[in-house]
Amino acid sequence: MAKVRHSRFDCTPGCSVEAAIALIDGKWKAIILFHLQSGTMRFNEIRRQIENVTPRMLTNQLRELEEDGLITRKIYAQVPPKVEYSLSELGRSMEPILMALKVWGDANIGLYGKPEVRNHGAA
Amino acid sequence: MAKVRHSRFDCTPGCSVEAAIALIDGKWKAIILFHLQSGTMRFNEIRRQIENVTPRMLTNQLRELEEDGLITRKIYAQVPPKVEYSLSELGRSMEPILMALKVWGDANIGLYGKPEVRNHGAA
DNA sequence: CATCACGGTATCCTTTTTGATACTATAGGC
DNA sequence: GCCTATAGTATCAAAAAGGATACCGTGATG
Repeated sequence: MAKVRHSRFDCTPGCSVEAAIALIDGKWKAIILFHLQSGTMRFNEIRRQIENVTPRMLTNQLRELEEDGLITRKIYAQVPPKVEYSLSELGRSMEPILMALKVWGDANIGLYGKPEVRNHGAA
Repeated sequence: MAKVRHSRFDCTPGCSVEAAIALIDGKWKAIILFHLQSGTMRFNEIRRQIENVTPRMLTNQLRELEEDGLITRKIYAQVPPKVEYSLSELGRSMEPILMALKVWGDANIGLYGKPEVRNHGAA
């Protein structure tokens, strides 16, 4: 993630794959991006959508996404504060990824987590 | 990852997205899957492809992928040992995701890591 | 008998990541 | 003057994840 987690950008083939996940890697990033696909959202609005994300983590993830250029933060000089988050051009370009993830998830997660194919004994 | 990292399978919309990344989240998982797309590979073969992955981590990631049903491990009763890893049906079904990641990565990572759009000052 | 290859393990330690909780500023409303 | 809402911060602590290093069994080879 914005840090160093996946940092092999020195690229054996497959590197670009890593580079890409590096950006959506973080406990809440992908969902944040996913939700922002439906439009601009305010901080607490996102918070309510995701629920059980602490403000600390939400801020943290949003800032990293912003640093990575995937989202845009628009601050209104008001009180109480108003801050809007939206996907940047680059963020919007990740749609295929988010879609692929969603499609796969919808198709393979049996609503209980973990993909289906677990009929081979191991817990 | 095979653990608990992304565990919100109780699903607000977007959950399936999380569920999906949960499986490829892990420092080496996506690249492993990516490499396995070109066919069966032995342990040290993968190790050589990825390089600078320690055997500990490689084993670890492979086991988690196996637990999640994405890859298959075939052990030959020989000495020296021979173990082959390959994508399972489920693993193969992730191709669109890996592809989307790769395409995006190839298009947006300027070979130095980090997507392009960083002309706004921050390092 | 010593060495090599293969596919790992075992241990220990550091770094990252996440969580819990409490707290802040400020304008407007009552 | 007090309370409310928004968008955060600050601090501390716990838990994961990852890295470094050394070691294992064994059959074939020299």
